[in-house]
Amino acid sequence: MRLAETIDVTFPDGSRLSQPPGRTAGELLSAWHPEKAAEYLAARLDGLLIDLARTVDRSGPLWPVTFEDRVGREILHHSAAHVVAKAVTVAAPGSLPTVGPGSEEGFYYDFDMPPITPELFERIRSVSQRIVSEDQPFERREVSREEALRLFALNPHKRGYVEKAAAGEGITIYRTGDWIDLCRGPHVPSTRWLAGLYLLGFSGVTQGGAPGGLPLQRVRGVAFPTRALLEEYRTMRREAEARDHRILGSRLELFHFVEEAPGLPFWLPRGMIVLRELEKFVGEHLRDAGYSEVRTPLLFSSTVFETSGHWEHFRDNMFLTSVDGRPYGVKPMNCPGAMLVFRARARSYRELPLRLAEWAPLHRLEASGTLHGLTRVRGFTQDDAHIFLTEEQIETEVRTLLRWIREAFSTFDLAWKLELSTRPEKFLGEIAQWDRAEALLRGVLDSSGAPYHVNPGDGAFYGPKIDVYVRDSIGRSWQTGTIQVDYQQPIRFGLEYQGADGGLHRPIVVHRTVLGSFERFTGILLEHCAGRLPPWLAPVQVRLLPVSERHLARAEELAREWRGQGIRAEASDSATTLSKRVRAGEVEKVPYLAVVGDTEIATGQVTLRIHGEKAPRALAAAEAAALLVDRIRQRSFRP
RNA sequence: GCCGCCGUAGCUCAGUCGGCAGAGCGGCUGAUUUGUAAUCAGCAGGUCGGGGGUUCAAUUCCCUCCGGCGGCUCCA
Repeated sequence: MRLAETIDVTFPDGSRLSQPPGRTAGELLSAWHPEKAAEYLAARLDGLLIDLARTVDRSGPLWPVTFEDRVGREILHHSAAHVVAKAVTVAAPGSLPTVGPGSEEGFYYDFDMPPITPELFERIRSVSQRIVSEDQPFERREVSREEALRLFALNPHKRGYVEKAAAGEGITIYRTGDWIDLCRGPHVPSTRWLAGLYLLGFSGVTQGGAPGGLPLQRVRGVAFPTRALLEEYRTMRREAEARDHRILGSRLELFHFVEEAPGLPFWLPRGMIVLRELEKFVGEHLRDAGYSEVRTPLLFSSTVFETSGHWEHFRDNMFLTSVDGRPYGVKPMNCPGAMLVFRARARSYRELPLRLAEWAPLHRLEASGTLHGLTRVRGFTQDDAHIFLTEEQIETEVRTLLRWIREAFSTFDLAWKLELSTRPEKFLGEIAQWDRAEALLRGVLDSSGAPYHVNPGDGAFYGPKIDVYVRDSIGRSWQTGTIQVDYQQPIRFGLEYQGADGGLHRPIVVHRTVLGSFERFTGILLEHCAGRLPPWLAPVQVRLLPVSERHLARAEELAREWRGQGIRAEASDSATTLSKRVRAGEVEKVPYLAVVGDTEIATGQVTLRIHGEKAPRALAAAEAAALLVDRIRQRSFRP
């Protein structure tokens, strides 16, 4: 026995501690910073995640894991999943827990059990709370395979996981009170650390997500180390609900849906103004960047989609019909039309890059359960274009696109990031070609300085792509634009151009959108700005409010005058109190309200109430108009 | 599409343990002419999502279809 041996650990700040063996990670970390002991969720010893209660049996760097860390959140959420598993087995005896992972965002646990009812869900909630308040420790134990099989004798799912575990892999279990779960860990020390546990909901899922899989019941939730953090989260959620674009859209009369056309939006007059302004915004860029526009048919014979590959790969998502007894499909994407335009006559290298924009309505038969307001619809229009070019031209083109993406999203005050998706397992074409394209995209991304991360193997089967994700103001991430390098469509459609060498060559196609679809983008934008659209997009930019009937003529005169200057201005009547009309303007989120009364008429001013500013400003009428014209032309995000 | 939940006026929601369907907001009309987030009064508006069943009687109970919501899967 070597009693004299000591353990040397190094903390993140470089300080060291030598102790005789037998101390736990928690004890050592508490010795380092006792005041922070309550924040420690787990520890990292020499890179390995361990419970705080584990004995530190060797020297090395010892770091605390807290809720501030990604992995800390994961651990906390995973521990919360255990609590819920226990709660479910208490509330619904006989339920068989299967898997319950935690992530940075939250956790879920899937159970093999009859469907959960709202009443049962409430019981699960209250049992979970009770377990948290009972401060039950998470106790780790290593067990033999045989013991594990015996412990989970009643749960075939857990037995299955034990049997699947690799031969050399140690099997560990965690005990929480009288509840035992198979788990690698680590976990927080006890359920007290889950003070901010909150169940979000329940739903049916299928095992493995497979369509015919075993039906399971999922309970989802989030957890925070304190009640205060949970309250903060719930406040954010409530705010998110108030920003729901589906509600804002109908309240502001921008768009709506009818039962007879699920997933197919109606753009109402006010919404059309927003849509047309967005189109104008993108259109100006396309003109400057050397694009030309085409419009191709909405429907094609199936033979076109056979050529493009959609018939084989996408038919289930297409609206199909028949014409003269032959199968036709409504186009789900613009690319086939663009290919046919390119192929319509002989092409020269002098035409490349040939940039063909098309903003055609597209239809995809999305599964009914996935429809969601404007962000997931069956009929939409992309700010789409196809660029026919040579491999040498890709780099410059992508660079220009990234610059435009940066400019576009900053106009909308949206934070964005990029993802590079590389060659998937199932791909068409040559590896060398893929490698070249990937290296090229990577190079452009690196030199652009734009933040991005790589999704290995997530590219389309025809080529690598860069996707644009935007984050709205409450932290949700949405895919919008995409830049896809495509080698396959030109082959399928037999596209050729005559090169400077006199020979025929095959172009490459870059598919690209920036806003993505106007529909989804509008939805995102509405949520981002909570319905307070920037002045240049607002359906009504300014409303003139006469204080009383005798000021009505002046309000109408100014409204007329300002409309002449390109401002969307209107005058209210004077049938209700000014207060009420101010309130209506606020509720309708009109960015500028201009009050006209005796004082203003005497001085030739208006009192301009600018959304977001506390004090109204008294301005000469012409000055107010100039201010609006300027903000609108600048496409300023805020009024 | 799958699992669960939901569907009452334009909107937000009461209500009916099976017996003539309600409010607020909004709309319309009238009075009021208003100084920065809701003036007062009156009126109109519903086959209680569609269809079928049980019942003397169904908005209420049952079945089914449609749509919505939350997940799953998928994606602009």
